[in-house]
Amino acid sequence: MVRYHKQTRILVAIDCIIFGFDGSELKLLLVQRGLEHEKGKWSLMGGFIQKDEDFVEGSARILNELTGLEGVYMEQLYAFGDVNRDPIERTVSVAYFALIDIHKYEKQLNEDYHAEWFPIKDTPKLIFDHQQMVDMAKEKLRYKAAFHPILFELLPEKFTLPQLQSLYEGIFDYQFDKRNFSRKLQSTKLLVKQKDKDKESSKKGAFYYKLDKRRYAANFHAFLNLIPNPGNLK
Amino acid sequence: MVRYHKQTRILVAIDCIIFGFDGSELKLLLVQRGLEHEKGKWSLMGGFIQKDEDFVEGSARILNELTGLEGVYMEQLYAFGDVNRDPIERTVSVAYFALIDIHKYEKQLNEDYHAEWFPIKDTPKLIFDHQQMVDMAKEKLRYKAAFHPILFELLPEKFTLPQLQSLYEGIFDYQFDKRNFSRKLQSTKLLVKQKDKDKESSKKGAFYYKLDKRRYAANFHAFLNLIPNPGNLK
DNA sequence: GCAAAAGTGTTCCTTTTACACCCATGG
DNA sequence: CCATGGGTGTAAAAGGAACACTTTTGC
Repeated sequence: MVRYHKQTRILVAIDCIIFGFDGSELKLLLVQRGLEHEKGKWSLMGGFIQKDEDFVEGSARILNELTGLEGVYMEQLYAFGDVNRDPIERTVSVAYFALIDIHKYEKQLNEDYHAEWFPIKDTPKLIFDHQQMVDMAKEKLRYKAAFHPILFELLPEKFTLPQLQSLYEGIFDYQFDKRNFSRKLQSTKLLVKQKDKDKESSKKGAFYYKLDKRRYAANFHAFLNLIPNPGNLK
Repeated sequence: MVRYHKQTRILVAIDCIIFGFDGSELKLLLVQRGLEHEKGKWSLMGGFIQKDEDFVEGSARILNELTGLEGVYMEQLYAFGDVNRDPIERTVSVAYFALIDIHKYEKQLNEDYHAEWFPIKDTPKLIFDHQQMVDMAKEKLRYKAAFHPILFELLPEKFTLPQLQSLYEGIFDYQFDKRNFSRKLQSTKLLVKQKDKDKESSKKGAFYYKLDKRRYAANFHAFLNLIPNPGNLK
């Protein structure tokens, strides 16, 4: 087989930044590293890309190993290539972020993987450049969520407006006016009001909504103004 | 030295999508491939990442080899990892896009590299997945240019409003109203009107403008509404 | 003096914001 | 009956879009 000569071949890893929302705050799924070096330290879920595996397959495999989930929203974040980012051996990492409905992740894989959800604002020290990856993922999530209806990926099938609003508020770290928020989200026509209410979090109860799946698919890339004063973003 | 065992090491390349603007249309810089396979076919400028080189150094090196330029705007676009994207040997490619003032690129390196500018709407067939890279870069450029003052990187130090407008019109493939365009761009406060005019392209002449560099640096990440109807973007 | 491109103002409409009260219910 | 959180409307302001005429000057 013909090959390129005299070129350096490098390990290529995939690391996954896995976000979840528990109904009140944004969380990050971390694992305790099993590999020899830095064993026991907290890290993102990752692994080396295999011989016959592309990035989509690789990231899905890694997510599935940890959570058992399939068909989850994943998006490439960035490729990290600093020469010494892994002190053992040079490794390029392609980072993906995933948004999952935290309630679908019920498996007790903690035993196998020592995985744990951490509030995004209170995460342990991470190995290598993983904190940088998390920071970049948070920023990208904010940016994207400001204009695209992406955060629904974090919610269960049925959700209430107050839940949706606390999700946005958690991510943008800002309190929105509930009248304006409701009007804005309703105007996307993505929400279908249900007949039943969530009575968990209040006496009056809040109506459930579902996504209009057709419209959602059509508008996923559409450009909506979902938060006030987007001019303050970067 | 400790290493990870039994893992696949892969070639990692960097490919550069180099955009330029000649005053009337957007162009792409391509080279004729020098490597054995597909020799003579048009391709993006690229190369393998070196042993002690990170992505920033690598992309700058590659751009510099082709154009002689330094200090150019470059941004990581995406990492491409399909197993068979390079038929010779599996190669992961990290694509960067660059925006350059076409007039600064005066070197006749065509002899060395067989490089040539092509109108973005009329490019030759490219090797591997390079067309996909170009398409993605165009889309990202559009998206970014709609909200961030990024296109100035394509212009010379002094430019006129009509030039700026044709740049935007070329990229968005749409005619803007010059009154609204002028007002919108002026309202960014990024432009400093000069006393002299460009008399090349009209009898009356159009005033030159320069960037307010302080404000530009401060607003580079700021969020501006630079084009009409951004809701049509994706 | 005319053709060609530059430059500039106003009006209308849509969108965004700020803001406060009533409703339903469980205890 | 009252405390708690859910739900809704309006008015004022700002921003965006549509639109046409005057200016300059080289030929």
